[in-house]
Amino acid sequence: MTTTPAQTSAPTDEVRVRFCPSPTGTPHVGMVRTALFNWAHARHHGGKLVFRIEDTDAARDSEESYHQLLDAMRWLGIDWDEGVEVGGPHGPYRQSERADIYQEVIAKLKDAGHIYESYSTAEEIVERHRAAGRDPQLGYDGYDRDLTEEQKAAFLAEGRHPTWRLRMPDTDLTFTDLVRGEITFKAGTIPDFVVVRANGQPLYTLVNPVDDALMRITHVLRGEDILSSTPRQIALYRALIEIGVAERVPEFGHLPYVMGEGNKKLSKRDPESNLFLYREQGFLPEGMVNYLALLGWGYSADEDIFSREQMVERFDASDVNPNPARVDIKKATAINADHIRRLTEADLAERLVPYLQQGGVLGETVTEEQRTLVVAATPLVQTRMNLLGEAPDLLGFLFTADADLEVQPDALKKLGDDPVGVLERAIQEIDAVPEEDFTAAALEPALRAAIVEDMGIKPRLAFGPLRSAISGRRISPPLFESMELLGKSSSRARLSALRDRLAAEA
RNA sequence: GCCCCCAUCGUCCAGUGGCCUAGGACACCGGCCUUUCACGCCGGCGACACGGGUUCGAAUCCCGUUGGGGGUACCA
Repeated sequence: MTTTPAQTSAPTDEVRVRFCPSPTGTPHVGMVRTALFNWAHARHHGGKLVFRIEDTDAARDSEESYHQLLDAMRWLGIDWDEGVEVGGPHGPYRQSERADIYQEVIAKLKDAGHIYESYSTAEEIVERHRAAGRDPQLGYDGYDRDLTEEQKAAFLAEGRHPTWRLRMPDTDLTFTDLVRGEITFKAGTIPDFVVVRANGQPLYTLVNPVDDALMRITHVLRGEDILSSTPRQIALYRALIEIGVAERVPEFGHLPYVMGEGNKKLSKRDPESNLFLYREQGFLPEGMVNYLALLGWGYSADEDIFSREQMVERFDASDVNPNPARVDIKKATAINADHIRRLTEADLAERLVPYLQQGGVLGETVTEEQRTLVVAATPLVQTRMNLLGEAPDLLGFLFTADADLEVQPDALKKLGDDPVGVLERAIQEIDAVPEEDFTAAALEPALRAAIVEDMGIKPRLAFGPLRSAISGRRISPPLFESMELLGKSSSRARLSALRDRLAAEA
């Protein structure tokens, strides 16, 4: 095992970004937004996206969560060039499989004196601050920096096991954040921090930069929550460069928080944070990507709707807005609706099928006839849907047997003075239309002439009863088209059923 | 406590010293279209947190205040 493998030294101008989640819980929107921005940045610059899994916390990590992560990435079309599942020159890409690499780096860091053993307990540190009249909330005080061999031996004899801390430089630490500009942390405000536990295991603080260095990452785009650990990482990078593990300090870009209601960071508890809930409701991956992109970024001054490709064309991390963004389900839904309208009818029909199945409108196996009906019905609902999950409710009546159609109570109200007469007349008109000519184009003028013009009933009241009879709803897809799809006998049966029912009730 | 980040309509995004009487989107309110509901179209409401500077000129630069948020672990 070597820490400087192959050194397939990439061209220095190649952009290499990474997405490195911990597999805990269900993918949430903030995390996915980070993945998306990294991906878009890489694609825009013709670079590479590395997908690494930070599964060093056996207690919280799960294989199920790992698979959900893969599912999420694939659903959204965020592909990666190196990493889990696809491999690459800097593997393995799961931290749980990289223990030997870390031990080797740790050994080098020790040899070079960048990290030193620390025996102080938290209580002792606080005690020393108190004794010296300093703020006890100050962090580690550097007490063990220059322990003599005798002192170390004495601690060891006491049975203490040291942690290892990085020697922080006594200078200001400045870096230029891609989204925030220049940021400086004053010298002396960041204590030497622990990189190796007393049991010899490395911590995230070490492992994350080490992997980024080894994987030759050039741009680190991550959540704002780790902005304040950046100076620590820069100090570590400098040490890694000195021992030949890293080539450079990458550029950093800290993405704004994704907030929930109020001023709280979207938590995993919040339902709107769960990516898969959006999918279940019928968000298109295109709509989701579009909306997610708007959380901190804008495609242009006056366009909000764009494709993945359009995003790639323009995205650059330096254009990201630094303020936190709140999720707005209504806007997300509206954007999704736009994407639904942009789909071809055939594509939309195809995507509707699983939702119709999920809604119980279609069974597990879909017949050719049903599929044809879905395709034919799609144009009737394309501008009436915001979410694919609305399909069962909108189209259910077309797949229901006439006898099973339930007319909703709502659809029985406000039918005018003479709904029975209207239905009766409609049936007569329908009977006069030949089977092969049972089309919306033929039905509409015939029914309009008979009921609106001849009977003198306003269109609204003329067609209301028919709508209720045909769809069972007060609100439905266009009436005549629906009748055409249902066919003559089915339409007639439904019209008769409601006529009979209303006549009986009168 | 100390350190760091953020601050334009209710929300998201645009704006990087004059093109801003601040633009677009969602939401909301009117209207048109119309067989319902949508779509579409037209119109309306609505913001530069506050105070000082710098400048001929500031939403844009600087300082401060206030208000949010994060960090300060042998978590990630």
